[in-house]
Parts: sequence; structure tokens; C-alpha cells
Amino acid sequence: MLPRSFYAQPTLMVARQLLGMRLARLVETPNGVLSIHGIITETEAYTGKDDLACHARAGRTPRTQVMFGPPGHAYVYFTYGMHWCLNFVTEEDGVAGAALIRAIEPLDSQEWIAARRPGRPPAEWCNGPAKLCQALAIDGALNAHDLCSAQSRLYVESAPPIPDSRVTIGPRVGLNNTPEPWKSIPWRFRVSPPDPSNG
DNA sequence: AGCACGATTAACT
DNA sequence: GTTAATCGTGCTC
Repeated sequence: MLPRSFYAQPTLMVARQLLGMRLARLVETPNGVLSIHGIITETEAYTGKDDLACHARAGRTPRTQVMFGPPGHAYVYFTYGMHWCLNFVTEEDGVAGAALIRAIEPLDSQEWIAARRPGRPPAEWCNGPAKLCQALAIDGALNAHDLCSAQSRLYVESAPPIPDSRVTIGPRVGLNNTPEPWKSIPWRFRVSPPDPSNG
């Protein structure tokens, strides 16, 4: 499991370095605890009070206080009246920041995930921030969850890093009403889709 | 107390 | 390409 010092880095570094690492989620089943894993393939950086796209722009509120707290905790928020999104709190204690997890590629537990994403093809199980929360049973109950404790049910495991040659960087998405320059600043990181001409 | 809107998704034309 | 779904949050009055 990644140590808290990883999350204590600047938000942009955390968001970039999360690509390729393994998200782990432990859930209860009738047969015991199931451990679900997926490779993180897309993230975005939300850098704190001065980032007008970041919820922390409002300062410390009941909703945002987790982002101002110690690094290595989950920030899970509710939006559009029905969706949950998962972030990891970054920066030192007292400084707001978070990396949004936008997509993963499931490595196991396909049968369990399929039951939570009925009628959707496997490629669309976890290719969106709210989709992966639906797939992995992540909701407000996991807000402020410690990602670095021995009994954590949500954490990240180290894995070989993704080289820059395989990373696409661009503007964050869904910021329709956010002013420039934050709307266009390239703080989205994703593993590049396969190149058909390259095998 | 009231209001506009959202770090989205799925279904529809 | 467009739009409904659906409610917590933060801002204004």
C-alpha cells in the first residue's frame, strides 16, 4: 500500500504518478471479504483554494474540510443528484488539494462488478468517475476514509510507472461554467488509448 | 427561505 | 447532437 508520503506531494505529481497504479477495494460478500483491483488509467488534479474548478475554492465547509485535512484520505462527493466521485486528498495537512480518479481498468472480480453495472459492456464498467464508484460500491460512507491504515477497505498499491510516451495530457473535463485559465489548464492525465498503427 | 448549478451518465433524435 | 434524471451545496436575499 502506498505510504502517506506519496499523497503528501504536490497534487499534480500525485495525479500523474497514480497512472498505472492499482486501486484496491475490499467489500463484504456472503463468502467473506472480496478484494477488487483495477489499474488507474485517468486522473485529474484539483489544486486547492486558488483553483476555481476545485470545490475547495469555497474554503473550509462541511463538504470540503476533508480536502484541507491530512493527505492519504478519500474525498468522495455527491453530484447531479445521483452520482458519487472519488478523489484522493493531497498536499500537507492544512493545504487543500485532491486527485480525481476518472477511470480504471478492472483486473479481477469481473463477475461481482458486472452485477453492479447491469446491461453495460465491460468497456463501460469503469470508464468514468461516477461509473467506477458505482462499479466498486464507493459512496459517501467512504468519505474521509484513510487510504493508509492497515484495515483500510480502499487503498492504492504500487505498480510499474507509465512512461511519458504513453500519457496524454489535456484540459480537465466537465468544467462548463469555470472561468479561464482554469477551464483549459492541462491538469488531466490519462494512459493513451492503443495506437492501431502500432499493433 | 429560495435559488441556480454541478469534477455525470444514459437514453434519445 | 440534445436532454432528463435528481438533490446537496453554497450563495443571495
